[in-house]
Amino acid sequence: MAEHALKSPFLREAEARGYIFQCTDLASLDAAMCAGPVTGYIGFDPTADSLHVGNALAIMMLRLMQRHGHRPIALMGGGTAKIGDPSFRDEARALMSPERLAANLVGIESSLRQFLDFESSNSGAMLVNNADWLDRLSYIELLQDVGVHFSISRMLSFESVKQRLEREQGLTFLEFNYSILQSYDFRELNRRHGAVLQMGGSDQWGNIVAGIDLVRRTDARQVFGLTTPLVTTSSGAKMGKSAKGATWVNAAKLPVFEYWQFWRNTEDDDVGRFLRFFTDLPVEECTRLGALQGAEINEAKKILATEATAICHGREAAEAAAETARQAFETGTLTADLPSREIPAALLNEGIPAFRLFAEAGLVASNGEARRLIRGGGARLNDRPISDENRLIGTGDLVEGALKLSSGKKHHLLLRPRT
RNA sequence: GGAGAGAUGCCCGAGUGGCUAAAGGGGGCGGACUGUAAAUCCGCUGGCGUGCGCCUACGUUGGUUCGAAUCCAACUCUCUCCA
Repeated sequence: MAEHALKSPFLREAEARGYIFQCTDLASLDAAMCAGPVTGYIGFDPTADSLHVGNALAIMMLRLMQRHGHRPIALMGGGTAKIGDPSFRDEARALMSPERLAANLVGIESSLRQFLDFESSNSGAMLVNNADWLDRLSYIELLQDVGVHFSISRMLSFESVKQRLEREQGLTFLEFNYSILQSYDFRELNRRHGAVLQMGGSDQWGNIVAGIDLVRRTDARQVFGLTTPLVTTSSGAKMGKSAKGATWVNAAKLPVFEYWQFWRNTEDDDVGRFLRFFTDLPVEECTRLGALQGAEINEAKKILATEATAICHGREAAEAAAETARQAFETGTLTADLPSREIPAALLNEGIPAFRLFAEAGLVASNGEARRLIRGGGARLNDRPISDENRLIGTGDLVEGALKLSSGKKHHLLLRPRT
């Protein structure tokens, strides 16, 4: 990206942190942001009932806007979720039921509220749902109003759909319309709330510029697009997505301790970059911490974990998670703050085979998996390896009123009997 | 509407009548080594009781056969080309 000697504090910091991948007109946007508060938005698809760390960079963008006195809008795609964005996807998403969608919207909203302040009037941050306008669109009107401005050949030329076609996976007309609706969103937010900037991941470039074109053609206004880079780990994996599941930001789906652990386990080479991306620490400090070598970088990882967790779950919860981790890993002590779960006291009174207890606790998915874990030497009870998968565990094994079960070195769970 | 190709376990991908719970790879989990990292190496990787089994599984439903992921029929869906 060419250097424009950016003047606006927001863009200067965004650039320093590496948030900017592409921008439609950086110089003009810079000028607009110097002239006064700018309203910008990012859309979030309610494909699950919580956001995950893959959405974190987008959230950080909105927060940064808020910190610099601009107005962020978080748009929930309650309407577009009924279509499904085909961008860079191999195949169409399965459509979700209305109940599921409603539940997801509730979860996404609570995710967003963890990061952004939508209440205080001075910031003016807003949370909106595009179902509010998309749901009542009339087909013919939409085609005449918006459809005429879209060129099929142009749409086909976008990399985001080209790949799909080249892979011979097909693209239905339903999905093909996603871009049109997202463009409509931009225009709507511009008209309703004066939004002049749409941000998003680099995979959204095509959808974003389509919206910019629409606003220019129908309303003769210049609006802007800005994308963030795709965050991958140094070893090339998409961040925060494992087969086991995404790293969720809602505590109901992922305990704060686990969230903290996710960041604590960042690869060495990613520490500096992730500090800049996912914390509010000054850029110079991030760079300094990321440059630490060898075992020293572990201290930087702890800072990263606590800072990133504080933004999501609050300072207090983050500090508690840090302390829990310190005790669990550095002193090997059992602490009350590990993720915990209750089991019927009757199970312990009678005594329960070890493999069954692990499955019951949810630490493994099945009895068979529990047996394999124990046979593989990865299961521990109160920090001591379990050698016999059928060993009976009862009330005599309680330590301070709880059982500490461990799967491997990193997954711990406290089980408390419930009478 | 016509012609052709295809649908396999979390994913990719072999397998074309029994030796197939199904090669290989990826991913995941566990172990070793370390620094709660990466890389590397080793083991495991459908469920239930367990070392002898039972159940479920190769798009769906039927059929042929002692026996089918493998053969036949119909159906569903996807892709390619044609109209």
